[in-house]
Amino acid sequence: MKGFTVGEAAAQTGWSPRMLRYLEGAGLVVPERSTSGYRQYGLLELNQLRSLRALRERFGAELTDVAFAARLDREPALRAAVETWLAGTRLSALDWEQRKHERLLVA
Amino acid sequence: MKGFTVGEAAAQTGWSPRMLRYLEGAGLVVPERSTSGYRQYGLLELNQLRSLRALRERFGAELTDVAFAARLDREPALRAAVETWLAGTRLSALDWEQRKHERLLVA
DNA sequence: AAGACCTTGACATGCTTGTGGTAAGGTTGG
DNA sequence: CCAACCTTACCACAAGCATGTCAAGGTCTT
Repeated sequence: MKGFTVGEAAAQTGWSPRMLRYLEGAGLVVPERSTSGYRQYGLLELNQLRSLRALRERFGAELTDVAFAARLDREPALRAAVETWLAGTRLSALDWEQRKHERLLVA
Repeated sequence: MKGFTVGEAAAQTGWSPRMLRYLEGAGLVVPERSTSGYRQYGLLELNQLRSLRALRERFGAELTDVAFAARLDREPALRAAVETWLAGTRLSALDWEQRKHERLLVA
């Protein structure tokens, strides 16, 4: 039996076994499986679990947010669409006088 | 009265006035205000509203996801933390044999 | 001055997320 | 072979999200 079982991985990362299964379902941390179906967490997965934990505790990131970040990394079309929206956000930071020519945006 | 009122902006973007107020509260699209307190949507904001709509319809992005993308854009520390997690995701795509040296990740 | 619009605030609601249990059954290691 | 673990599949439930609607009052245009 290579790797750590779900209980061992849980003990080492501060998650509950229940949540580790949930995270797998959400596609966030997906371990290999043994022939008999046991989850096998490797050092890589333990690392992912710890950094995921840090993201929630230190930045208040929800799991869906992190999943979305992964999509941004893998789907160029999605990244492009978000980039378009962000352009507007950045311009909004400018004051009204500086935006006199926003008409250009509609073209 | 410069700009469009909330009702006009709603009519032009397919959102309800209620949602436009909600989006402002969520910090996603924040219009200027007239002296008497009316929201004033400019062409820039209409554009943001339309691209936000596209993000939901074409990519199934939730509002919280988009808000998170904005944070990623503005908070370098958050971006770095996500980047760390993503590194694990990318490695997971490799097969087990290729990961023999994952031990390095713990150092 | 009136009608149509706007403001905030509250209440309601259906859906999703995150989390815990519990039950019935398979695997493993001493 | 037995205890301690694992598997899936459910039920439950608090909290949050996305919306709608309604009320009491202010503003704008004609």
